[in-house]
Amino acid sequence: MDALGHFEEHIRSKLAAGLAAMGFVGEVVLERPDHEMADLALPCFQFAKQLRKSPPIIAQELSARISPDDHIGKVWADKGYINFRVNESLLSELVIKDALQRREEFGKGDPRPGRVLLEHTSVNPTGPIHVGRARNPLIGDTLARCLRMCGHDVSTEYYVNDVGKQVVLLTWALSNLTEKDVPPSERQKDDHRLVGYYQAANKMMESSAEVANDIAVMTQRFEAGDPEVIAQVRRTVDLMLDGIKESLGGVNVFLDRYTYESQFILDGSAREIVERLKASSYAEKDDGAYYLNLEEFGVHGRDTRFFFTRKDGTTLYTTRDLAYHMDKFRRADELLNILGEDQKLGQKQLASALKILGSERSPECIYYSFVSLPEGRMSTRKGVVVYLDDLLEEAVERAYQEVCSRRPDLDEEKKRGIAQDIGVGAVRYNIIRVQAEKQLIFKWEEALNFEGNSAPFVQYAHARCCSILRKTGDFNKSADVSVLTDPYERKLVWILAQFPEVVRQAGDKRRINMLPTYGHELASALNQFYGAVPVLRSEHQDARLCLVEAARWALRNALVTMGIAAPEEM
RNA sequence: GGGCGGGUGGCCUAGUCUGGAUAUGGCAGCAGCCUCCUAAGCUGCAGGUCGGGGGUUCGAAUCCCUCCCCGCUCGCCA
Repeated sequence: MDALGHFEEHIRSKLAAGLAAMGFVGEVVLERPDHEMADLALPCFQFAKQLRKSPPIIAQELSARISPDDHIGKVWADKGYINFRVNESLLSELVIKDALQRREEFGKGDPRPGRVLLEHTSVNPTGPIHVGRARNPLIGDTLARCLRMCGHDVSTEYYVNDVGKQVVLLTWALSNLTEKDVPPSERQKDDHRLVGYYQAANKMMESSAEVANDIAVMTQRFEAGDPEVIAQVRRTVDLMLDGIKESLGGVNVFLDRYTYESQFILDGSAREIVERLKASSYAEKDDGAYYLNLEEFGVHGRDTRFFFTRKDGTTLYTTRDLAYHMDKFRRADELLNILGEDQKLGQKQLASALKILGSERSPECIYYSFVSLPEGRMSTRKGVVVYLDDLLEEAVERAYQEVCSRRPDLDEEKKRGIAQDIGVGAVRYNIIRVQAEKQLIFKWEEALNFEGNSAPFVQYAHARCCSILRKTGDFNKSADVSVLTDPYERKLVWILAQFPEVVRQAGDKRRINMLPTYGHELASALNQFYGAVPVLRSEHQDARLCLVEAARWALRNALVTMGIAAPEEM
C-alpha cells in the first residue's frame, strides 16, 4: 500500500471503531474534500437516522472520540462533517522517501497476475493514418503503459486487415500501374504514395469492365486461399504498414505484435469456426449463406442475423475476427480492445458468437468517438482530412520556433530534440486528455496549444525541477522534511502522495484521461511552489531539494506513463 | 424507428460508476508580476438555468422517469 493509503486506512479504522461505539454498524467511506478545507472527511448525515441524532452532533461526538496521533494531525467537526488533517511531517517523510528511493518506479504497483493482451489501432492498411482515428493508438498505447505501471503484464497487438477487396484492389494497382498513371504524392512515404494508386485503380474499376473482372478474379483466388495471391497482397500491405508503423513510432507508439488476418484463412481456423458455428443450434441459412440467430442474446430487430459465411461458402471478416479472438484467448488471460464507436454492434455480435463457441470469456472493449473536423467527418476520399504525419510535423515545427525564440543559447541538435519532445507530447496530450466517448472536433489552435493544460506545461515543470537540481549538485537526501510547512509545500506533498492511486485508478477504470488531469494539477502545484518558495540558498535548502526531486520523479513518471518525453531542459 | 454514447460559463474540459460542504481546470478577455532557482510561468478580476421538465433524498451535475439536441450504428463490406 502507498503512503496515503496507510493514512486513509488508519483514519477509517478509527472512525469505524468510534461509530461502532456509538451504535452504528455499516461501511465507512472517506471523502477527499478541497485541500483548503481538509485532507480527508466523513459526512455524518448518513448516520443520523440510525443514531437518532443530528449530523452536527454526531460529528461533534465522533470527533471527540478521536484524538491526534502519529497519523492524524488534526481532527475537527464542521457543519455535519468530521474533518481530518493528516500528520504532515509523517506524510512528507513517507512520500518523499518513497519517490527518492524508487525513482522511476515511484507510483508503480506491485506485479499483478495474468497476461493482458491489448489490441489497438488495427486501422485498415489502405492509407496513411489520419487524426480521425488517431485516438485509437494514443488511447491504446497510453492504457498499455498505464496498466504496466499498475503492475500488469501487458502485450499490445495490431490486427492487420490484409484480406478483402480494398487490399486486393491496391495490390492490383501496384502491379498494373506506374508512377505516370497517378498524381504525384506530397510525401514520399509509401503509405502516402500508395493512396494515388488506390484511387486511380478505383476509378478504372468503375469505368472498365476488364479491370473490374481482373480484380474480381484476383479476389476469388484470394478467397479460395491461393497462397500466391495472398503473399502478393501481403507484400503490398506490408509496404503500407511500414508507413503506418513509422507514423505511430513518430508519436511514441510501438506495438509488440502484428497479427495478419490472412493467417486465419491459411491455417484453416476460420473454416473450423464456420463448421463449429454451423453445428450450433443458433445457426440458420438464407439463400446458402449461414448466420446465427442472436435474438436471445439481446440483439434485437434487424440486427439479430449475424452472418458468418457468404452464399458461396467463403468466410467473412467477422468469421476471421472470431478465429482471431479464439487465438488471442489462447495467448492471454484478459483481452482488451480499443475500438471506434462504429464497432459496437459488431462486438456485441462477436461476444455472442464467442459464447456459442463455448468461450466463457469475452473481450473488454473501450470505445472512442472519431475526431472530426469543423466541416464534418474526416474522409481521405473527399480530401477533408488531416493526417497524423501532417499534425506531428506541424507540431514539431511550431515547437522548434518556440524553442528558438526562447532558448537561442542552445545548440541546434538540442533545440531539435526538445522541439521533438514538445511537439509529440502536445499531440498526445491533447488527444488523451479528453474522455474517449466524447466527440472531439479537431482544431489546429487547440492541438498546437503549448500553454495551460498541455504537455509542455507539465514538461516545463519537470524541466524547472531539473534545472534546480542541476545547479545544486549533491545534497543531503535524508534531510529532515518535517520543516516543509509552507502551504505551497504541503499542497505539493499532498498531490505527490496521490500519484500511486491516480495511476491505479486510471488503469483499473480504464480512464486514462485521469493522467493528464493529474499531471496538470501536479505541475501547477510545482509552479506555484516555485514562484512562492525559494529553494537554492534558502534556510531549508536540503529539505526543499528533496521535495523538488520527489516532484521531479512524479512529473517524469506521469509523463512517461502518457508516452510523453520528460526533457531536462526546455 | 430501434440500440449505444455524448450535452457542464463565449470555446474546450474535470467531476457522473460510488449522491455530500462555496461545480475542476484550461483557452479567449481584463488588470498586475522578470535587479531572485527558465515568464511554455505566477497573482487577481470577470464569466454558470451542470440540455429542458418531473421525481427520489436531510442533500442531485451525479440516481429514477420523460422529453429535446448532437454523434455512431442497424451489409452475404472490412
